[in-house]
Amino acid sequence: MDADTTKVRPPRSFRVTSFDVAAEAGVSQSTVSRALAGDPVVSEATRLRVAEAARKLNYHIDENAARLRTGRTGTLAVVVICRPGEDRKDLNPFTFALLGTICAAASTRGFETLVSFQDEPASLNGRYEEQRKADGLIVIGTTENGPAWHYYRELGRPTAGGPGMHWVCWGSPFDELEWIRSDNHGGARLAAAHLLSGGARYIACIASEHSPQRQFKERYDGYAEAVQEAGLTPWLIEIESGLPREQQGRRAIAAIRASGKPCDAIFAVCDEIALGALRELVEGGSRIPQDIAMIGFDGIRAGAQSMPPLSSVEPDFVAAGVMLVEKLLAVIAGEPNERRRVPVKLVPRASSLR
Amino acid sequence: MDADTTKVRPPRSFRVTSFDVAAEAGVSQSTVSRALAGDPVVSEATRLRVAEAARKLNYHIDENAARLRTGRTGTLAVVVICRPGEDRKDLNPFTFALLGTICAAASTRGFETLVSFQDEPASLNGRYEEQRKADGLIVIGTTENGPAWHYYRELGRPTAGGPGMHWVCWGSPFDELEWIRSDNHGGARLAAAHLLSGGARYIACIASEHSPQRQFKERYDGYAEAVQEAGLTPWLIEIESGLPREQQGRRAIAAIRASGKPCDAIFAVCDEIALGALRELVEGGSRIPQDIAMIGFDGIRAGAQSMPPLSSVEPDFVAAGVMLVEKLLAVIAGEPNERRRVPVKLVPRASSLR
DNA sequence: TAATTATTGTTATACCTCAAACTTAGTCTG
DNA sequence: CAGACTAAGTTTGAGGTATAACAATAATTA
Repeated sequence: MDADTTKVRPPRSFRVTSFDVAAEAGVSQSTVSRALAGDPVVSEATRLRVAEAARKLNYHIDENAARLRTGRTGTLAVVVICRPGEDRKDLNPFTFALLGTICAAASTRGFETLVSFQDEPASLNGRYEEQRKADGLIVIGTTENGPAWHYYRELGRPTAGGPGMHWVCWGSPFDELEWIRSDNHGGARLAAAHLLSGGARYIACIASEHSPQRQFKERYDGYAEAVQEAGLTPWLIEIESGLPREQQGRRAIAAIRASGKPCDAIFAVCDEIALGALRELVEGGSRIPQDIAMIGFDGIRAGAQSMPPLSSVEPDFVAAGVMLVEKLLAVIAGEPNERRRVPVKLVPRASSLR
Repeated sequence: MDADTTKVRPPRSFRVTSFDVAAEAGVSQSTVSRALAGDPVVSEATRLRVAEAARKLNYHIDENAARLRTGRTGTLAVVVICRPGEDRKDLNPFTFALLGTICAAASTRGFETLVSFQDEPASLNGRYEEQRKADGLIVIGTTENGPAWHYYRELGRPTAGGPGMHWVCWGSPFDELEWIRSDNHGGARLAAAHLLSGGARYIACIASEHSPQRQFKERYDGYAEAVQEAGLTPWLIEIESGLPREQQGRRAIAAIRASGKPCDAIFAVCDEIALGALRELVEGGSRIPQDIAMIGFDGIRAGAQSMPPLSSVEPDFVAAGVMLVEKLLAVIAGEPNERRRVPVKLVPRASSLR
């Protein structure tokens, strides 16, 4: 009964510790630690005895003690960069979808995910790695918040207190960072080819060559390439910056109308812009897709629910989450990881099928 | 130069610790801890000297050590309950919006947020509080995953290793839990009154009296009350369980048509159902709102982007996040907190304005 | 059989902080 | 001026784990 092995912990605390398990199993605390960690140095018999004792006492490891000891947190932080002042509920659904798959991927790899939203660069100053709250950072969200991105670029550099923070990002405005993006070029080619195969000859592209959102430029380039290969001329409708996406779509339609040029199809480089454009067109009496075929990019859920449902180029969200997590873990481990492009697929819906 | 105060830390580690700051500031480590924590027992002069030393050395507290010492984590965990097998990117946008405001509210109160998605009850077994990863739990997401909710109900009970886990939830299927919900009754009355004031006489309500989603029942009751007060008869279209929301909306329209009864307005107790119904109606040639006025509930972003834009009863998402966090902190502190109902507002859009 | 090597544990300590208990010096009161 | 109190620090000791270094036993080899 009286299993007095070595060094008995004073009975001050109410919490079940590895010492209690050790006493119960008749081994030392260190053996308990090793047994539960799966160290091959402990025999199978001992491991079983320890596991049984732990179960019986309802023992759970104290993560904080383990973290203090090892310096590893088993946690990844996801930072969602928002437009300044933007309501947290109004984020692009694409971002939320990505957040969901990142959490799932991290969980699969045994990591927790700490989530925070940020518009002011300073609000995270020295929070995560310097305080040892996370092993690394995944940055996603709008690329239009310049100051926030500059802040993170600086974080990549080594700091006084130790190595620089480890982090990766989605669709960064800076090429030198560790980023992952959709296969924008290929996806845009798919979209353009789809519209062409539907018989369209005058295809406008609502995009931007100058936005910090570099993915838009990549998509425009893919579109332009496909259109030129078909012997047609690319037609860029530049996005007006600073407006909500929906408004950007509406304004683009106004620009197309004002141009007086014929238009029988539109590729918008982002679904939310496409939805704004779609509504403007429908309200103006255009028939979709008979008069104008439309396709967007991003595969957000609302696209499938619009009237008519919006065709889109949809990135593999699950792959995106996995790739971000794997790249971050590679960066932390100092290993190479060259995967940068998330595969996309064409999702044709009523807005482009004639 | 040689600031040998007391008990010098062996120079093994590369990390800047409070001992280093103490040496730099010429005080003891314990004074550093107190100064940085704002303990009024340290003089203003000392506090400034310590702050300066910390800044100079780029010192950041090691949260893990603090956690181990205090037992507090400064972290709240948000668990999003999903339908089994549901893709993490396909969650109800309402849930994502709520997640966003919870994170923001927690951050304001100085807490980090750990986010995880869950469909299998067992997947979180003993994870958060027993391992000391979070001080408490906020459970949100679908109420249709029965097993997951049962699991959490059990967690409320005290456990062998200590007190039970602290947690609160959004829209629970069990009345005895610490829940927060929208003002469903009041909001539904607003919706019904709005349709009535538009001249509607035959108002159907797509809802459920039996779903584990109790909010639906509350909304139906509010609607029924308002309709009866106007001298009319409530008309319930029961939601078919097990289908995606969009389909549920479409099937409800089919049911209305099959009934052969006149219908000039519809209140759907959830926006995603309303959007499905709306599309079914439009595709069937109905003019909205001229033939049938429509309104939903939840205020999701896609509603504003539909054709025509969907009227809705929108809960105050920001308030919801704040209330959940505050209630959880109250539960942890053992204090009373009676606030349960999130205020809602009517957002009339084209789908109901004639 | 003696020497060597696996095998399986154990002891001791570091990780870094917070906070109770204690010290010292200065101030006030009756 | 003794006694009591305040202000401002300091000493000390957990908090629970992982792991380097050491020890003991069993198995293998020369």
